[in-house]
Amino acid sequence: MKNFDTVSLSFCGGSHDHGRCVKTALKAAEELCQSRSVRLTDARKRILELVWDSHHPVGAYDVLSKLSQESGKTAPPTVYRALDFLLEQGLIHRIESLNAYVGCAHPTEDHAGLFLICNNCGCAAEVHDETIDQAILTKASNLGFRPEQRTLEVRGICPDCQNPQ
Amino acid sequence: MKNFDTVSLSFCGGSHDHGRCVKTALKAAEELCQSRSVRLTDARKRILELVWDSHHPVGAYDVLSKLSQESGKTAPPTVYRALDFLLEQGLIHRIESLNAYVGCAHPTEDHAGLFLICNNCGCAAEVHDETIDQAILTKASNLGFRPEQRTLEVRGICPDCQNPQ
DNA sequence: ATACTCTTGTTATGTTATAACATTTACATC
DNA sequence: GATGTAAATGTTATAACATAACAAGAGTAT
Repeated sequence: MKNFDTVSLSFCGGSHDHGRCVKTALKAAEELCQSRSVRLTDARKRILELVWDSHHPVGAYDVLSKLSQESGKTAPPTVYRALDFLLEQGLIHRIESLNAYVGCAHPTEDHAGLFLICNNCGCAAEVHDETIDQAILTKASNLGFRPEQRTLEVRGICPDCQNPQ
Repeated sequence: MKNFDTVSLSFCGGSHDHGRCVKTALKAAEELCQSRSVRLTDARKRILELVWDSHHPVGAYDVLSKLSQESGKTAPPTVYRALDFLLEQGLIHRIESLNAYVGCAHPTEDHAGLFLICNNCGCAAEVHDETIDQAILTKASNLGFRPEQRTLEVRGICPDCQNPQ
């Protein structure tokens, strides 16, 4: 499996260059959409940027209000359509336990991720683990269940909030 | 770890005696509440029954409308308060990916369950697996994350829907 | 230019959940 | 059995999240 350890840097306190982080994600998104012959329109791109604005999951209505501020009155379907598109393309993830959305750092990889979500600062980190994947598949298979998608969200305290500076 | 294999019987097609299933759950709930000195009031008990009415997760407003039918006008907070109480006591689980609630068959045990939810019939089965638990804990711990709660929901096709009679 | 499909705009509404405050109930104590 | 107190419930309103349905515009292939 690929090494996604850099993702652990995305806990809130990690003082990474987030502007660069977003730029990379947008570039990847453009290439990915081009390769799939789907259109990353201005609206979709802007909404992807807004979702990426932090490593905190953002609600659809947060996106909506930012969008309304900068582009005048915007209605919910505009946002939800873009979010649906981005979800379909694997460019963002939905965090079910928060009704919120977060950028995906490796949209071309498999999408059975694990989210570590801090109950203190609200940041979310996506990680992947072959052992977990395998254990879940084995269990399901033993019970005769055929998995299609999955949601794995762990709430707790992130390293930065455990050891504040 | 305890053997929860009987839970796999709760896929929709399993023609178990559901009346008995509910009765057992209610009895367990009463004993548990008594032992904890918390009150399983009529409203809470009735709402627990309504959640247990099937192995399909039920929405808060489903419960609300049934309750309104049998007891006259009922407002959302009545239902949500009872659901919150039942969640706190571990008597039900919330399925995040469905915004719905389902009875817990073993409220005294640990609550890091895995839900197998059928995309075809909508039934949900709760299972437990030590290997999965351990793999998740290990991963989190390696990243310095301290877990508090977790959500693990696998959507797919249940055995009964794969092999219809 | 035409036809076609995809995308976006717009209005309205559906669904899920909570805030805030009034009232009632359970029950321990006097 | 009256009284104080905490827990539970009733009530009204509204917040937060999401989609249906249909009209209009933009992109593209022929």
